[in-house]
Amino acid sequence: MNPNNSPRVRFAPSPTGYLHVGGARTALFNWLFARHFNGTFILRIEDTDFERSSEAMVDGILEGMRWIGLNWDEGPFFQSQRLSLYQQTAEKLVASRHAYYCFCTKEKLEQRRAQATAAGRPPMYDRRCRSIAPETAAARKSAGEAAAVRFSVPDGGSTAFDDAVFGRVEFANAEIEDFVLLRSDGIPTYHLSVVADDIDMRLTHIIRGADHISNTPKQVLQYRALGAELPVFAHVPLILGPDKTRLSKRHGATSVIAYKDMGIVPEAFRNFLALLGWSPGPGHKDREIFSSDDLIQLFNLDGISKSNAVFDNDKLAWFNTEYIRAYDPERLLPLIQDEWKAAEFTPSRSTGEILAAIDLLKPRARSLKDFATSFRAYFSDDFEYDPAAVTKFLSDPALPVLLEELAARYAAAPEFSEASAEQTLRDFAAEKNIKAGALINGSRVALTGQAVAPSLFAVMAALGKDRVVSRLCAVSKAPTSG
RNA sequence: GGCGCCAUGGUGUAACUGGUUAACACGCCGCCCUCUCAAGGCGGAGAGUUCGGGUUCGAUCCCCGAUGGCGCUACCA
Repeated sequence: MNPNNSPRVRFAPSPTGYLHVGGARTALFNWLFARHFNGTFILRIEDTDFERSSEAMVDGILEGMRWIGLNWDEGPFFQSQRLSLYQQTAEKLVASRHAYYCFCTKEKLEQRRAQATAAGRPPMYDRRCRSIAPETAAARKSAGEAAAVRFSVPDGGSTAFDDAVFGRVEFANAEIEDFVLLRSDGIPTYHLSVVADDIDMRLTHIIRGADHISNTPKQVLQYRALGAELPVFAHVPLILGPDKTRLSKRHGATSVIAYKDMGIVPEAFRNFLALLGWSPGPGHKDREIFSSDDLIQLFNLDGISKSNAVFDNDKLAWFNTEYIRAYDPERLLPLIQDEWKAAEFTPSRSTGEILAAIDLLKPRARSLKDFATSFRAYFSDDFEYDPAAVTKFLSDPALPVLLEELAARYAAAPEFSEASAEQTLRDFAAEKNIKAGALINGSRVALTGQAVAPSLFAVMAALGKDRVVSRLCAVSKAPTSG
């Protein structure tokens, strides 16, 4: 409504890795917040660490964002292309005496740090360059001496901020070192670039991981020195692995794209992620399934919890089955087609047959992958028999003959429907004095290659008479003992 | 080590400003269905809210301490 009041938020990943689960959740929260309040969601790439950043990672992050369905309104902006803003900001801070040139070399600093730790002293910068007269420093600098710019942290007192999630957080200034704003090569550190950009981009709310809480006072100090209005900080608890340590590669998949590759429905992933560290409140405690629109409508900062959350693969898997089941076959089809493409599988059925088969199979699907693996027999004649299934239900030597005979019945039958197929089979079983179950289970494996499938007669109807007949006969011709 | 943050079943969360048999979901276990099951239906176990003090008629909820976990502690972000 009022453009001046609408919030502006951002997701600011650094392209030193793919989009991981934690980053994705941060992005999601920002996106939900922006959408809920009709605000602006900005994507900013923090690539000021040239050593570790790469373009490929940027692409990976964008791909991840798109997969979860998080569209941004502005950007992506690249900090590497905004260097002059940071340099100007640093100069401004130096000019106002809030920052100073530091001529200590990286090697020297490391050395002193090592000494300090060895001596049991806190390894903070000793501020020695702070006492160099500004004129002297400027002269040395213009003479060509390499200099970093450090922020001049106030001597006493403390710096506090009111976090929307954690409440008031306070740090003694004595605990904050004179951090580097601008490296000696003119590239800004994170501390400077975030603040300069957040101010420049007129961000109103900073929603980010709780690992930034300790950095926040350094930023608050800069806002004040720059005379800028403080945004609202909202720190989000971290996502941990099952062993409650920080989620990392060693916990398995941590890249968002890995979940796509596992056959997860993007909306299921989003739903799962939204509920990690956030809850819609007591009015919705009996509900777990929330569409994107639901989430947008319900999302607010108050629902964010303070404690870290453990990533539970089982629960994600459950969300996935729920979404697959709830989606119409038409909606599932493009997702499944992606799987087929990835598996280099080409279905040989009409769209109508495909859609019907998807509808039949989806209650039993654990992931989209199933449609390209264990469900292949429904979409093509190019499929394999699961050895375990063959052993379990097709090992009786009498079966192949019986199934062939049954096939003949089907071939000769005037009609072929779910009901008639069942009738034919049961009559046949009674006639032969064998248990219908044995025939049904054997047929299931013969028709689908799997021990698990929907109701056999529904499967038969989906496959059609001709395929049922030929697959039933194929058992005796090509014994597929596993 | 210093500083900061957090703490409800195995996991994610709920419990209005202190008063509930501490709720829901995932997972787990069992039973049913019977043509399979990773499907469906039904049921069950599992926390007295990390521990110890305090305030209060009464604490999951407020205060203090302990313990544990996590984060930060770079010319990384």
